[in-house]
Amino acid sequence: MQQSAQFSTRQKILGAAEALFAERGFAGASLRQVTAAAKVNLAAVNYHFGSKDNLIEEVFRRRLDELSRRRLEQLAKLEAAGDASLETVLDAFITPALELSLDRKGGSVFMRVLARAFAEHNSNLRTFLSDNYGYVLKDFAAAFARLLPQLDKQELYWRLDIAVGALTYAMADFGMIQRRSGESEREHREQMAKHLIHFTAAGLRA
Amino acid sequence: MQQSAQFSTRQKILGAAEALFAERGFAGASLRQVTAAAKVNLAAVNYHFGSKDNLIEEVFRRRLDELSRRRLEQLAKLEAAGDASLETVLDAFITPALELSLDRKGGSVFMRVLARAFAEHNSNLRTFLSDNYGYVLKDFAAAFARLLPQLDKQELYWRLDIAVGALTYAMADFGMIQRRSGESEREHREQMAKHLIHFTAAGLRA
DNA sequence: CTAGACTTCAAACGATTGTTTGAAACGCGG
DNA sequence: CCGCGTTTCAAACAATCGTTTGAAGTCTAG
Repeated sequence: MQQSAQFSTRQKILGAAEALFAERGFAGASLRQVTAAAKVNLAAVNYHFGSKDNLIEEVFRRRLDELSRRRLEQLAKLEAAGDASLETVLDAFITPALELSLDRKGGSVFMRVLARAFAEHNSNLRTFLSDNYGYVLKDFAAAFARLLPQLDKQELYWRLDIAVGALTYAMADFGMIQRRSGESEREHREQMAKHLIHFTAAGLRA
Repeated sequence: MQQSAQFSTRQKILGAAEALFAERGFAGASLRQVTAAAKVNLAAVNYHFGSKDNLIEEVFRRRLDELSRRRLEQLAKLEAAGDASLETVLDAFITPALELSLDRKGGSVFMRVLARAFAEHNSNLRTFLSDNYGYVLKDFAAAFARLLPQLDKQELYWRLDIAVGALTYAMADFGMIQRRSGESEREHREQMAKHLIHFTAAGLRA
């Protein structure tokens, strides 16, 4: 493990792949485009990751391990404090993603990559994500179930399904709302999170 | 397949392309896969559509022309009847898509193709859709603005943006909810539409 | 029945895809 | 300094990509 300039070859590839997957999709971004953007040799991908599919999985792993940890940590914290409400639980889910988005370069495009994964409906990717990170959604679903005891299981699942869609789409910034001039990226994202929590909480308890 | 005799080469290509674009994305589905599924010659795509990009646009045109017409027709009808509410306007938007989904083969996968288009954030595709069908969203936004006069423009746009995301993802059936055994596709879709309207209306007026 | 336009076909085009190769370059403990 | 494991490199692999070609087939108007 050697740092060449500032980032290792591995990290450079992961960063470039993340950006290009967000922009052109997994099939649309070639390894030659990725390695050119990362300024590394083409063969480096197969040397460090084995295959393009493994690279894709690693792009997710790099972000989702910590994102999942932080989300569950936030959730546990407010349940320990007896502070759980629809708004605070939604906040526990959204804020870690928001902070990731505001992290140094790459964080914001990752949410777009994640939304792409949802569109890859039949792929191994869904299985990979479900197998490795499904427990996060499960824990949050359980928290919502406790907060909405009047809803039967089916009703709850419908609403959570819709909520996940709204969150995924919004966090990927797929919508038409542009950042206003004179508004920082941070302010824009925080506005979005605020509206997202408000909207989704209302939808869940409707 | 008897369809081979019933549908023109053009229609067979459009149907196969729609299904494969839904499953593998625009870059992920090759023309050879499309023409093999359609059981037509490879060169037929370029003969009838000129290029893959034109084929993609035509896949949208075939469905969106009528879908847009029906949506605006429903909207106009209930405004003429003085029946406009958040629920009825949402219904005017959703029901035509629901009927399309329940149409004979192809309709249901098209909503998934449409959601894919949202993920193609930088592509010409977004421009094509916005230029040709943006007026539909504009008209619906105006209707919602009338129904939510207490919201300022910014606030309204945030909520509509989130609502569009929820609708797009749900109609594409990207979620985890599966059709229950003993439940028909129609029943499943109608349940979804019902919950979608309820959820989104609550979020909009929250 | 024939002429001419429309459609289909197999084959090939150059470009690009993911992956593999073997040698060169590198970093570091001895 | 040497030797050895790790990493990078240019080059090439077969496969597949979107597109084009010109001939063969199909259809209909006159």
